[in-house]
Amino acid sequence: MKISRGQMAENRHRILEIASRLFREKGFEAVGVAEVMKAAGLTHGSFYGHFSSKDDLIVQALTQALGERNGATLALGAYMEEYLSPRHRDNRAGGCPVSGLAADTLRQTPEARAAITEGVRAQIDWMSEKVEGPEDADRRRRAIASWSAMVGATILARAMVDPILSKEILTETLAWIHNGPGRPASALSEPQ
Amino acid sequence: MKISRGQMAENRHRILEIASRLFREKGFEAVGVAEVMKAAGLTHGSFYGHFSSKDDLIVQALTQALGERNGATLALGAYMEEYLSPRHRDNRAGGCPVSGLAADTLRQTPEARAAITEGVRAQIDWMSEKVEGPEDADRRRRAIASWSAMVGATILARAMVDPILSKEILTETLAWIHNGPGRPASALSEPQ
DNA sequence: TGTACATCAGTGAACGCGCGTTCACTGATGTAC
DNA sequence: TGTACATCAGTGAACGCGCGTTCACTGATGTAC
Repeated sequence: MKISRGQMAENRHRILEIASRLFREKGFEAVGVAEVMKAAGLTHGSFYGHFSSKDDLIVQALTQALGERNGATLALGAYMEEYLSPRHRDNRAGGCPVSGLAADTLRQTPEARAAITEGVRAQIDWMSEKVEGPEDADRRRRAIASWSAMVGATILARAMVDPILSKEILTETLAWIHNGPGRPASALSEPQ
Repeated sequence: MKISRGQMAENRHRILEIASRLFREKGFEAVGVAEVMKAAGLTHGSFYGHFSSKDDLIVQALTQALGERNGATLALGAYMEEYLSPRHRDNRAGGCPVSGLAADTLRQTPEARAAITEGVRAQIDWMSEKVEGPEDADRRRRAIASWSAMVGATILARAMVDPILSKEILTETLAWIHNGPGRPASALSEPQ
C-alpha cells in the first residue's frame, strides 16, 4: 500500500543508514539487497522504488557515511587516539568508512571509487590544517602519512587473531604518528 | 583419466599460484572455484581432489603467497621505495598479499586470519631488524608504524580515481617513513 | 621384462541455494471538484 | 469541508543466473605376478 511522502523519505533514510552499517561490517559483496530491506523493516520488492540498483545503493550509502565525519570536532590528537583505539577497531559497523571499505571500494564502480576519493581528499585537507609543521608542504606530508598509517593500522589490527599483536599495532602506530619517534610508549595515555 | 603423481603435484601447485593471483586481483568472494580451475586448464570437478573446500583453498593460497616474501632480499629503503611505487600499486595480482587481502581476510575463517597474522608478525620482525633506532623498542615501533603506513597508503592509492592524489599518497608516505619529517620530497628519487 | 588388473586424477552433468532484479497487484495517500 | 478517483510506495511470488559442491563415470597410471 501507498504511504505518506514523509514516511517514504524516512524509509529511504533508514535503508541508507542500515546499508551503510552492514556494508562496513560485512563488505559490499556479502550484504544482500533483501538483507538490507529486511533489516529496515520492509520487503525486498520495494527496494527498486528507492534505488536503481545495488551499485546505486552502494554509492549512496558510501557518500552518506563519508559525509558524516564522525570525530571531526575533536582535536587532532584526541581524534587519532580514538581512531587507533580498540573501541574503534572493534566497532566496524559504526566506524570510519574509509578503513572499513576502502579495500572493497577499489573493486566497485567508478562512482563508488569517486565517492571515496573525495572522502579521502577531504580527510587529508582537514588533517593538513590541524597538524603541526613549519610549512604547508610539511603539514600535508605529515597528514597524508599519518592518515595512511591510521587506515593501515586499523585494517591490520582488525585482521589479527592475536589480540596482543593487534593492540601493539594500534598503540605503536599511535605513538609514532602522534608523538614522533623517540618518545617512550609509556608516556602515552592507554585507551581502555 | 588418471595422470602421474608428478603431474598431479604440478597441477596443485599451478592451482594455488593462479588462485593466489586471482584472489589478490579480485578478492576472495569475487573469484569462483570454476574460474580458478579453468585458468589452471582443468575442469571444476577435480577441484575437490586437491582441496576440501573453497575456504581450504583460500587458506592454502594465502599461506603460499605470504611465504614467498617478494622483496625481502632488498635493503629496507629500496624495499619501501618499491612497495610504495606506482608499479606495485598497479600490480595487485603479483603484489603484496597483505595490502591486497588483509581487509578481505578479516571476514574469512579463523584459519585464514591466522595465516595473515603470522605473515604480518614475520614482516614486522623482519622490518624491526632492518630499521634504524637507538633501542629495540624504538626500532619495533618504527617498523610497525612504517608497515601500517605502507599497507594503508597502498590500499588508499589503489582506491583513488584521481591519479595525482593517488601518486601523492604514495610519494608523501614514502618520504615520511623513509626519511622522517622535514626532509624535502624533492630530495627523493622519483620512481617511474 | 611383459601382462592383467586395481587405483584414482580428472571429466562433465547435475544438485540446491541465494543472489539481483522484475512485475502484477494492493490499498492508503493526495488531489480535483 | 466532503466525496470520487488517480497516483504510487510497498508486497510477495517469480525469473534467470552463477555459485559451491557432489557423483557416476573414464581411462591412464602404477603395481602384483
